[in-house]
Amino acid sequence: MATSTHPDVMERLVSLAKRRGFIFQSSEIYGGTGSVWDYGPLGVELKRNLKDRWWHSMVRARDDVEGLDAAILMHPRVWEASGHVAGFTDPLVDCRNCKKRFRADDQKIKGTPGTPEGQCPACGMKGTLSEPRLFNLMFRTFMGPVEDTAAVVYLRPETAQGIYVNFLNVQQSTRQKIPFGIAQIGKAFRNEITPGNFIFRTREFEQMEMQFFVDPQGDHMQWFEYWKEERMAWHRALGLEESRLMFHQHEPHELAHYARTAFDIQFDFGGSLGFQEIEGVHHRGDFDLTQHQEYSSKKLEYFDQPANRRYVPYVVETSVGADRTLLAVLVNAYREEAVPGEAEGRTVLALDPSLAPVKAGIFPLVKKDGMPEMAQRIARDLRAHFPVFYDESGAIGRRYRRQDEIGTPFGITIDGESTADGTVTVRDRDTLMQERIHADRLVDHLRQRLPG
RNA sequence: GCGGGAAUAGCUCAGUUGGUAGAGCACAACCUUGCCAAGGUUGGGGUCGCGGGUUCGAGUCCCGUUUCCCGCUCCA
Repeated sequence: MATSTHPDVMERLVSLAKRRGFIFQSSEIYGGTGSVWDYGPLGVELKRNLKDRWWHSMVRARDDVEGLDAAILMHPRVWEASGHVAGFTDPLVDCRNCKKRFRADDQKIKGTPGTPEGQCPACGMKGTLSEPRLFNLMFRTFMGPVEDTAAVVYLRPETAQGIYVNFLNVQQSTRQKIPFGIAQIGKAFRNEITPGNFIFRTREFEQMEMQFFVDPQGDHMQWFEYWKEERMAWHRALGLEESRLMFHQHEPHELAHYARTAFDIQFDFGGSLGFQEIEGVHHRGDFDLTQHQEYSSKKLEYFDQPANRRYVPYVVETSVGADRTLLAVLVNAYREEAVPGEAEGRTVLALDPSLAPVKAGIFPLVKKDGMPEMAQRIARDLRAHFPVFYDESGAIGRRYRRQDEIGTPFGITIDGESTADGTVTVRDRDTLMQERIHADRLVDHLRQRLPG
């Protein structure tokens, strides 16, 4: 079976996502709103399955990581401590000629920006500098019903800070000992300057983050390596092709203010996007906890009883974009295949079965002779165990293809033989092969083939 | 945010020098066939992104605006 990769996979994917109810543009009837997307009936299932996989592997399947769900709104001082307020509120000027951007108070700027005298320190042109503008990448709002600048709060630009400020709460309530981690899944908001590429860069997005607290005098670099490999393995287990995944180490000048060492896990989205970050594994040292100690005047130290030593732990962070990973999963799964003997091929999402929004399509071969009744009974029984979809409309081939397109791994067909002896056929999405089994064995049969 | 391009049905697109909207596919119902999307009949759906303007008349011309795409910039 020939597989073709189109250069405009992303475009086709956007179309498929909308047509079949995975992802819609936000507020579309009002002309759409920039870089915000809504997950439709299938999209919400896919995303939930993805988040469940992460939560299971990071929290439930281990005893050294605890879960948390911190609020989006936090005390504004949190963002002063984290460095976001300062970094996000410097007035900046642009040069219209060389396109460079500078801090408005940059000593090298001569003349006043926004006037003919303003001179670009990079290209030397006069009169090309814009007026100073605030590039505030945090969303700002007000706590309380009255707009009052004294009550400014921010929508969190990352979920990590909710973990840091709860570090001791979690540690003490769970009696965890270092090393241990805290994980959470939640929305974050950034006024990105250039959003785009579908759900790759959006202004409202969802992160799956884990902060692992380690001994600064101990094996923190080994833990960093451990989580690097662990996280890469997780992406591979989603079915993302090995050749499309790679590590990218941040150069010193790329490092964020908090980071000591940082690796991205990148996925090859193809087309003009190419390899892009879907997860960051960062060694944040003790930057964040130390900052919060300073700004809150509260000790955020851990007491190591056996060693009789008190310290602010180092942090190894794994931070994965739920939406980006979902996009990677879709791009990775999207295939247009030629089918022997057919002019038109088929479109199939070769999703990992554990991620598929619908696990099985249930089809009566024809709409008569008791087949719909039997098929509906089977659908009802299976629905107690898996999400399934019953469909009796149109030719059987068309119904298979409709399910292929949304990544349903199995098609169960009830034919003339079924009503006679109780057997049905189970068709495999990827191989198109069918096997005949007794309807009573369906739950066990599917369960075996649906890991996770 | 800056430059360039685009916007007509769920999707892909037609729409002539301005004369109050079409096709294919998709979708729904019914009939028929019956194991890999292509039978038949019928039907639903668009104030042509939005707002102004010119005109007797605007999908078509002009201005503004929003969104998307490409490049730059940015990306804690």
